[in-house]
Formats: sequence, C-alpha cells, structure tokens
Amino acid sequence: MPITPDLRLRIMRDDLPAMGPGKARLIELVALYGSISAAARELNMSYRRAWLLTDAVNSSFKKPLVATEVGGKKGGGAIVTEHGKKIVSLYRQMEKKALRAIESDLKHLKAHIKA
Amino acid sequence: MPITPDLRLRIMRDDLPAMGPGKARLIELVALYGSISAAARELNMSYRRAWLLTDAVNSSFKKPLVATEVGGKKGGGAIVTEHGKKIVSLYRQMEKKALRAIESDLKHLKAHIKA
DNA sequence: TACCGTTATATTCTAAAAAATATAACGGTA
DNA sequence: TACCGTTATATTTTTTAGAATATAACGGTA
Repeated sequence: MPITPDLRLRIMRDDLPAMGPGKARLIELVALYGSISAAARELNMSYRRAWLLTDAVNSSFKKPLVATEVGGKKGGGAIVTEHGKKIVSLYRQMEKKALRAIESDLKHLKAHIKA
Repeated sequence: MPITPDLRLRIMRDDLPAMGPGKARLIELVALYGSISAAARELNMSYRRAWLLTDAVNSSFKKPLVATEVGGKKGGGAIVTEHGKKIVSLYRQMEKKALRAIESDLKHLKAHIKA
C-alpha cells in the first residue's frame, strides 16, 4: 500500500521546536539504552546532534525530561525521568488521536490518488 | 502566546509527497491569481519550484488539480479545476480535524512547557 | 514582424542543515 | 597512574534543498 499519511506534530515555543517526532524518538531510545550516544548510534545520528536535541528539550520544559550524568562506572549515561516518559507518551497519544481523526477522510482522498 | 502546535499533514505516494502544506498553499494562490508564476512571486518562491510542485501534484492524482495553458492574451496561465478545489478543501478539513482532535491534550501539554 | 508574459525545462550557484572531527572533563576501574 | 566510555562543547567539512540564471516555445496583440 504505497499511499500513506505522514503526520508530523511539533510543539513550538517561540517558533522553536520544543517537542516533535525526532525528539520523541530520540528520547524513547535514550530510555531504552540509558545513553544519549547509544541512542544516537541507533539513529545513525551524530552524538552532537542528539545532545543538542536533548538539551533543547530540557531547556524548553519546566522540568527535565532527560537527566544525564558524566563519568562513573559506565563512563556516564542518561535516563528519561518519569515526567519525561509521561510527556513522550502524551505526545504519542496526540499523534494517534490526530491520525484517527482523519482516517475516514484519508480513505476518501486516497481514492483520487494514482495507485 | 508563544506555545503553538505545528501540525503538518503530508499524503505520501511511494514515499514521495503527493499533497502537503506547501502544495496546498500554492494551489490556493494559483486559484486566486490564475497563474503559477504570480503564486510563486507571492510565496517568494522560484517559478521553477512552483512549477515542479504543481507538476508533482498533477502527476500524483488521477485527474489534474491544476490546468495550464501557454501563450494567449495574458501569455498563458493556470487554473485550479473544480476537482482540485475539492481536493484542497478536503485536505484543509483534515488539517482542522487533526488539530481539533488534539486541542485538549495540547492544553495539558502546554502546562509543562516554559512560558 | 516584433514584442509580451506565461509555461516548461535544464544547468549552475548558494545557503542552511547536518555530519565529521576535535577536545576537555568527569568519575569510575585495573 | 593510565585508561575507558560517557557528557559537553566548538570548529570544520559535507550534503542537499532551493534559488538563480538561462533558454525555448506558445499564442496572443500592436
């Protein structure tokens, strides 16, 4: 089925993205691996970029979504706070709701697009 | 109010965008001006890009959304077909529905973002 | 005929985004 | 002490999306 919707939701703060699909995905992988650099590797993204994204998220929200520590047994690491998990989960739910809201119209629209 | 949602809906056909926010806006301006080049000027977009976008739209849909003619009294021009107007209107409605579907969650999310 | 503004199309240039690279500091372990 | 993998940060390079530029053809008008 080659015709699909691509719905991107970004939450802008002063015209800068505070949350969006890339940041959400990154945070999910940070939660999985406990490391910004491991998440970046998984996404084939430079560590710098991944760090800048987490930094932007943390400085956009009132409370941090990602907590980092440098040095230590594993050299350091990052965890996603409980608060952060709730925020990402809410964001994902919003994506799903938005998609559900258009699915019947989408079916109609698809009928007019070449297969 | 500096915190706003930016919701972009793109309809992908074989991983290429068949309809999206840029194409919809362009088509609306073509309808208004009766010309691809006038629409491009209004959008501060190169004519080439505008033409490529309309071309991509027309070749993605079964029936053309934009009909062009070259030469003639005004040098040529472009009109948006009735079918095209319906498609763009449907797309705009989908955007609105998607936004409405998330507005209450958005309010909740906003509360966690710095003012 | 010589223009005019447009569509249609190709080629070159540019600026923004991301990657690559580099470096320092941290806090553990051997 | 000398590593190790990480966070944190700056600088340089590369990629690439879009702009600029150029050209042809079309169908009217003067």
